[in-house]
Amino acid sequence: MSDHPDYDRLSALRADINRHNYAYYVNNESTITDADYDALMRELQHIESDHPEWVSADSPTQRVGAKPDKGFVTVSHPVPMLSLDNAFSDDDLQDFDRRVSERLATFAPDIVETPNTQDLFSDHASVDNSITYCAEPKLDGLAVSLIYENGQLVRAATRGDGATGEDITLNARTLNTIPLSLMGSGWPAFLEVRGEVYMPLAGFDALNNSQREKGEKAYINPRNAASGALRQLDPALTRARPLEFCCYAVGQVTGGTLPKSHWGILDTLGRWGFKTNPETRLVKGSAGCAQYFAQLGEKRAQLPYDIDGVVFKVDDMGLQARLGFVSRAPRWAIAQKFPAQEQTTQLLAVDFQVGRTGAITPVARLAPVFVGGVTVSNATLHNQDEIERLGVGIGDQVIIRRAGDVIPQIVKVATPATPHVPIEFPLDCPICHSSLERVVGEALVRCTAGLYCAAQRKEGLKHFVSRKAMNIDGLGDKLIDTLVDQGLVNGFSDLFRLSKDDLLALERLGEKSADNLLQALEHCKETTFAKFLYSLGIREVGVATARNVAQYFGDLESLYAASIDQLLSVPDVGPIVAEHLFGFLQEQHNQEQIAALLSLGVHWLAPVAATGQPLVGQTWVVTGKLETMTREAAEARLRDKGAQVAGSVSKKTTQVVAGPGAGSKLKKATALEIPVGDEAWLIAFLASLDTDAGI
DNA sequence: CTACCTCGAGCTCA
DNA sequence: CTCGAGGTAG
Repeated sequence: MSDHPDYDRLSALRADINRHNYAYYVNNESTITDADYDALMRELQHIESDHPEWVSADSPTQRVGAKPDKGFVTVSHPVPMLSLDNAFSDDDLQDFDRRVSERLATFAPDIVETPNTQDLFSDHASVDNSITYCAEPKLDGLAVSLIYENGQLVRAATRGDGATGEDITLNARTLNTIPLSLMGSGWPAFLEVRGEVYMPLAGFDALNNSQREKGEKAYINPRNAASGALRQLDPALTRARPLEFCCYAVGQVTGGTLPKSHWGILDTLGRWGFKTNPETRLVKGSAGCAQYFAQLGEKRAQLPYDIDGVVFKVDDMGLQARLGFVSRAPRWAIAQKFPAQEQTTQLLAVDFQVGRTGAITPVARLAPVFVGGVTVSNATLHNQDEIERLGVGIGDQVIIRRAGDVIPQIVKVATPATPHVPIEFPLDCPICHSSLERVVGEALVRCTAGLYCAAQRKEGLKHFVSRKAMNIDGLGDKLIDTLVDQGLVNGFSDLFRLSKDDLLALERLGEKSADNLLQALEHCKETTFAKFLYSLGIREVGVATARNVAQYFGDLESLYAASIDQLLSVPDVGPIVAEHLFGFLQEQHNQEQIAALLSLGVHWLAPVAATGQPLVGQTWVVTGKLETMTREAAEARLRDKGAQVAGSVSKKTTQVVAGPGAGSKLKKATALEIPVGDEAWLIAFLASLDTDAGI
């Protein structure tokens, strides 16, 4: 480090600015005038421009970086970001509390004794033995994971599907409530902080006012505005949005320890520079939870941000560990949602959609109504039984509910229209007018025309070209509609018979689009047996089943030759799936379609006999960050060699590959004495396999 | 189910 | 500028 006097000044400036930032953005206190603050910033910028070698990523001047020319990169979470179970009533909450207590009592009767914590809602805290929960508002924003290595923010990612999300580091850095380097001391070498990025209501209103002044469109709700802001490609634009980050948990932690209670952890995170929610409280038992929920519900309208419920977590981390997880959610936490918002609107009409399998679904067309943050104008009515249950008719005023779980539903009729106009379920297919059948035991009605029905053809084609199937780029819904409507495409194989002239004749489809599409069609011909099977859209055959079937039979000839019994011996294939598969393959039309596709050049490489692969029967785990390839790529290469790739380490694991940042998995591997290699080792190992194979 | 962002391409008008 | 396609989020 330099002992240059300017350097001392620079360090002092950064510390000062960070302190003022923290006070202002995290604690909502002004500790300096704007003018003085600007002066400090200018002075810092001045020193940094004189000494560019001193500029570091955690300097307050470095919040806005250059705009990346690529989109966002997917990254995996060191520990999956799980979702929470939902409670919709105090009863649900009582059940939750009972499950927690019982489970803890079963395993260790004495552990239920609660730690000595302050209690805000119960007078007899000292005598009861109910569980202590940490209660906090559930902010309505986006879940984000922040990784700090040695106190420096190194990565921010969206939640994504829980296992992998998008790298939004550059955008996250622009939030003043996200520390670039942690304050204080004592933080673990590797710390993952989780929380919510959200837009406070005041900022949202201001943003929308300025949008309107600029003649641009206003955002519909704070959550969407926050979501949009975060996935802005240019960090400067994100910077201009009033976003905040509020932490609520930690993910992976290595190289240090944290307090033994959730409350303590939040408190500690607060001291390291994070914003924590001021409404957070400790409560006891389901009664305490219910009381907190009721009180926050009353306060909700006054809060400066949107919330959609309350989260209760068992406060004691030791108890959390004992409770563990069920599938995708922790047993020690629950989210209680506020009652779903409801609105009344008019049922204008009911359309009947025909799905890929011919299923007829009634869809309610509603007078647009704003409910739960979005404008709802469609809602599914599921089936005839549902229509009868509701007793709903055209023109009725109906109550729409949009629960937190996204899908709007018609709850009931508010005011029936007079006279009642019944919803007539069609007697034949609304598209092709073939007859309908209702399978006994099913609520569904189906069009019997199969591929003779234009709607089913369209849906089948949409499935065929979709990403997980043949993955044909540039063939969207609209184009498929036109192609089928114009009679240019009927079966799958017709796609490959399209000429450039056919395409150029279509509206809004020029030279470039036509070329791109033809190229995509050519490109997709090389596929895999599994994807091909999936693409065909056989009932009940999804990605997983297709893969199993493909692996089991290896090639089309064997599959064609298979009896029902043989189909049944494929993993995860039961009598129903076997029947569908068998029926599909027997049908002459399908055989012709498959033959046509193959003759037009669709092909796949014969899988190298599984037994011939070097890693067959081995289970590998890849963890941590890799430098020269993505983790997914590494896993794919291992699978190519016949290995099973698992997400977690167990006794059965053969080999672990660990990059920097590996945590619990690495620890477990060491504990179980499973061999561990790093990336360089992996590359060398894969290379050795290839040379061996070549000899 | 709806809303948002990004991208490439086509259309329109100067 | 507008459109369609593709992706994300809850």
